[in-house]
Amino acid sequence: MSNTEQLVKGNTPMLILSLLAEKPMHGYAIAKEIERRTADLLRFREGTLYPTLHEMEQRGWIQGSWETTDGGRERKVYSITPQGLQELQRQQHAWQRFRNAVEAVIGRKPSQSSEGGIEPCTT
Amino acid sequence: MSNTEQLVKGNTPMLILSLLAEKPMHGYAIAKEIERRTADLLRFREGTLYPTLHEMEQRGWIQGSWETTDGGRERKVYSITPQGLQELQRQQHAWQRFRNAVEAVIGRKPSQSSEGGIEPCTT
DNA sequence: GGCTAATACCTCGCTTTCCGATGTATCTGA
DNA sequence: TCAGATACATCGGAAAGCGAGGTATTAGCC
Repeated sequence: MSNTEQLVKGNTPMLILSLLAEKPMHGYAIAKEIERRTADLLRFREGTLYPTLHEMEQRGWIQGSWETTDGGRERKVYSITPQGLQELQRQQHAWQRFRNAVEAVIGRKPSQSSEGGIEPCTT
Repeated sequence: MSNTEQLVKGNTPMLILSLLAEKPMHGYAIAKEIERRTADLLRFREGTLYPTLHEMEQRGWIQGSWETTDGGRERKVYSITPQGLQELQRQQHAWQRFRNAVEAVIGRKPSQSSEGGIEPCTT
């Protein structure tokens, strides 16, 4: 299967990588930040989030280290690795290609011209 | 589960509805048209396409009728129904919300750097 | 006539993905 | 003391997608 198709369902890692590219975060904070930025539209359930984080660490995209807060609570803070940054770029390009492909089919022109976009052939 | 999450994986119907909103088509032609418009980036496999068409017909979004070509080959031509048109609108709105949500997370506008910019912590 | 490739439909069963449910443990504020 | 938030984790079932297989016709080639 091509990567692009995989993207459709597998964009959880891309979103996580995007956040970690800004600053290191722990799992719970990642979930909350996603909800905050998308006004609860996107949401990472725990059953998805933690297994995904583990897999991403296995792949070498992120690196986790246990820390203890002042309160004494333990948490695992993840940082993005150089490979993770590379992967992020790759996935973001794939996302753009996918988005453009969808919009080529549904025939919707990118009204926000902030990214000098595809010139739709207006019929 | 909210509709928006479902969209990620379930956008096959939206793409089909979009094409049928333009003109009636049969299954094989739908698959070819998707490939053409997206330069082979998106592709409907037969194992996905036909079951999806059947389900959409069941739901009343599309309506199929058997036709015979000059050559004598039979094919089932689908048209979009009024309910299908409504559903298309609903799904396209959901797609836009989803797209905006993703881009709110991955921060595709490099102009606004939230906290001192996207500075990858090189370990 | 025999062969391949394209057109055109269909279903079965496997794999992958996702997530609800559940469990553990700590801290905070009422 | 007790509810609710924080914070981690796993398991098993459900759903989506698709490869593989099947049927049948037409077109082009030698």
